[in-house]
Amino acid sequence: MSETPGSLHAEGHIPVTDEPAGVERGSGVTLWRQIAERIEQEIATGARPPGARLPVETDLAATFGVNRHTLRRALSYLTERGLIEATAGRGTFVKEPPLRYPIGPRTRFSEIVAAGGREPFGRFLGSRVEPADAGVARELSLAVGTPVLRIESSHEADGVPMSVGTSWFPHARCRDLDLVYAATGSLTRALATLGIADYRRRETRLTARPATAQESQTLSLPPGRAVMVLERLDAELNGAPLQFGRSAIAADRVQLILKP
Amino acid sequence: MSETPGSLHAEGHIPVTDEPAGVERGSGVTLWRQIAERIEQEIATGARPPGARLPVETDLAATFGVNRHTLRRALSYLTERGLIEATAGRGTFVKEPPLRYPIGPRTRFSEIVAAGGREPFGRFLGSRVEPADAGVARELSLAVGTPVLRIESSHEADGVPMSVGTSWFPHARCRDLDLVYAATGSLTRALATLGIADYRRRETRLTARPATAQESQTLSLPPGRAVMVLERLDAELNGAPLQFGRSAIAADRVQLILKP
DNA sequence: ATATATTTGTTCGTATGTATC
DNA sequence: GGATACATACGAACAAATATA
Repeated sequence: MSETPGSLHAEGHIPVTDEPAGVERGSGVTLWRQIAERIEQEIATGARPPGARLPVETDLAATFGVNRHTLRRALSYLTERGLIEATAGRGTFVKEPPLRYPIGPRTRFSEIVAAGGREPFGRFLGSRVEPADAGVARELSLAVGTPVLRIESSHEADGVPMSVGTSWFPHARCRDLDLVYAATGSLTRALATLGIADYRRRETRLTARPATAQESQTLSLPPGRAVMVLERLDAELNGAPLQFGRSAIAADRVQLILKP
Repeated sequence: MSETPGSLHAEGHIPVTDEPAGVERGSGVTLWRQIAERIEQEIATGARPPGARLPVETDLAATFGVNRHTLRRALSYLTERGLIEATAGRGTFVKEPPLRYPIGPRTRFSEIVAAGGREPFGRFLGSRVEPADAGVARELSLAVGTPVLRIESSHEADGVPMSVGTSWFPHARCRDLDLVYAATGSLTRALATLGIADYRRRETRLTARPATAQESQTLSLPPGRAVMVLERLDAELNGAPLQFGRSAIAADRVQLILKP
């Protein structure tokens, strides 16, 4: 609360230790949050333009008159929100603004739900085989650690990114699915080469959360915006789980329409 | 990297300090991440069920053999991911899984919550009669300026707020609906007194955004969290529009389930 | 209703590891 | 290799919120 334990100064008095950059101790707002808000404002006003390098942590901490830990907590918060980016040995930099697309009227995406997400998902971003973690294993009814094929992809409409997502497939059933998918850009066609001509949606779940820094980047979203998180579980006609997917949808740009 | 500054132990040797809970120093994986993954797995396997209280930070730090800061970094990561929730003075708890909320033509909040074994409650916040603006008029197929009854309400499950929202009803059809709703806390029951025994969902529209300050307040949400914005249009069985509503749903606590 | 203990949250201090230039 | 700068980790103290006697 006070600068030194045991010493209080009355309201309105000027404290002996001056507050060089406007951090107010004992104001009810934590120091790291005050610092984060201040830096965020400096970025917003253009005082710290995109690509600019921030002073080194020790210097910044000194200017704000706080410990380096306190400053780092503020930076960590801004990193989470995608406003800055730090690299060990290089420095901390203001990120390029991800906003590249005008916010227009929302795309109405009844298809996603109606068609059961069957349409090709769009741009292939990468794939790898990995052991199933607890969550994926449960969804696909596999034992934890069973190899699963993980595919990252994104979906665009008129060149504007709408969603990014990850899908997991049982690797035993879907070997080389990613190769065909990457080549054709169509999941349906890729599955067809595996002899899976048809499948059906088992469940669709929807929730939402603030976009991660990574998602802000890929979706060109201003930091702090919300994404809808759509989880889907598809099964083959015999009931065997085929695909578990989780997509982050830019909520700014998409409105899901559910018809009864 | 090593336990005590200056002391290194060769690969394969058993370090003097035993690693009680499996954290491996100098393995390339940071301690906090190892701890986070371990706790996450304990939650996933059910060893730490929803609602369970974690040991206090000092104890947890001791069991893992790390400093409290290191442990807190792990907990912070899990908090971000929504797996746990900490309150000063109370403790840290494994989060309850989100309320599964099926969306369909016959969605009834109270029935869904009750089916989940929880206690539903609709809180009446206020009401007034106002002329329909362009949006509401279009949704309810009324002329602009037609009197509509506007009801503000929130919904809770086991005392935890799940959503806040506004609904508009044609006033001619729903006179005094607000009084009965305020008294009973059940819209279904209030409508029944008007002779409307049943109604059906005509359309549901979904998007998401960060919660406003007001919503954070009403929903007891930390600032910056996401809410799902659900617009719904209900109609009587004869097709007459009955209710247009717009709700902000705490995305942390609710997962909408779209049945195939 | 009040005081006290418990538990998480914030802050400072210090040291060392590790990536980059 | 050396200097720089971020990353991780341990230690100590106190504040603030909550629970409890």
